[in-house]
Amino acid sequence: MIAPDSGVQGFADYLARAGLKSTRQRERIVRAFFAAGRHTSAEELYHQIRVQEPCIGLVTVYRTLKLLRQAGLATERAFGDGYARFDPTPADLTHHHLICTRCGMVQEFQDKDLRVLGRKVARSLRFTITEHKLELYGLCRDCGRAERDRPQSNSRTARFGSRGEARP
Amino acid sequence: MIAPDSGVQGFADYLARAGLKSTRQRERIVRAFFAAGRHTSAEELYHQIRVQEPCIGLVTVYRTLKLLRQAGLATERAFGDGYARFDPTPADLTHHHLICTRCGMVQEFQDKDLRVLGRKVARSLRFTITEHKLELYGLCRDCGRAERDRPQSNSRTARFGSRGEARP
DNA sequence: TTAAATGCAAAGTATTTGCATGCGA
DNA sequence: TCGCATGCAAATACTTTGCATTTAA
Repeated sequence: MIAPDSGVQGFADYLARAGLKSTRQRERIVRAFFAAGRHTSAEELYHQIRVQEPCIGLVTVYRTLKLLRQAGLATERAFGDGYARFDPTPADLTHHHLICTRCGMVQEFQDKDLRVLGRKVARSLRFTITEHKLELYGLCRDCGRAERDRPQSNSRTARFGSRGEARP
Repeated sequence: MIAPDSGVQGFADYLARAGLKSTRQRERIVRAFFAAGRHTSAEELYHQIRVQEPCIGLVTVYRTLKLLRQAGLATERAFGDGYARFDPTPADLTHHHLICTRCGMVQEFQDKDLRVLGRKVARSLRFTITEHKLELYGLCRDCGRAERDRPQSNSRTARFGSRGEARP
């Protein structure tokens, strides 16, 4: 995981290197992004910042997130609920997710062996990896139990149905 | 990989079980879906079918893909180009991707060790897996070589920029 | 017969762009 | 000063929904 301050600093460096300007809005957005940490959508970020900074546009949030991607500091993810989510790019590039298709819970995990294997596969296929995304979909512990008690319902239909239903 | 016919049959079974109707359109769409095989978008499917069946609506393609998802026969994916892609759900649920962020190429791979590890992780976290998605982003062999010859360009910006640019 | 399916048009929704204005270097 | 950044509104583009009509069971 990236330390918030090093992320903010890294973005400042990127702007300077690219000849772009450092603005109050960008600083707020980037700070909020690294503080929020995980699976943040543009809209969520926007509302968080609005509390302290009412005069900010959703557009600017989108544009800043795009810059963060270009700087290599943010990774875009799609969990299937219609929103793009952004994570600070972790230093070791291993940042995986278990996503419950019933309640929408997203749990992170890391696994060293998995990372090693991913590298092995990439090497054998002559692929230079810049990002990993391992997403395991299924039922979390609680939902798995609930489902076993009520086996006639169809767990697969919970997700992907209408947009945004599974937001935390 | 699912055999096309068994997929078509499986969908027919699903419709019967759910008390839904089997129509000419649904049969065409499902057949085309299992024949196309991989990473198919609704639009692609729609245009393929239109050649033989001009009187079909894109809406019906979307609705049928939704049914396929509910039947557990299709898996939705998002590679970051703005389109939802659909794959026949493979029997062993291991169906991974290497995605080149420069030319947009998508290469599949399977790895037995990876599958075993994924299961191990899920078990230790009490998670019941229904789908895997491992996506490795980076540079394919050719683009990696090209990038090494021209190191000043930024490979990260190639993808995710505007929508649809990386369609095959 | 009857409930479900279709297709068109229209709406919805996340994201991007055009443009006049604002502001950092 | 000068050019990048901002924010609003409008435009995009993928996907879904309303509704009248058609069709499978």
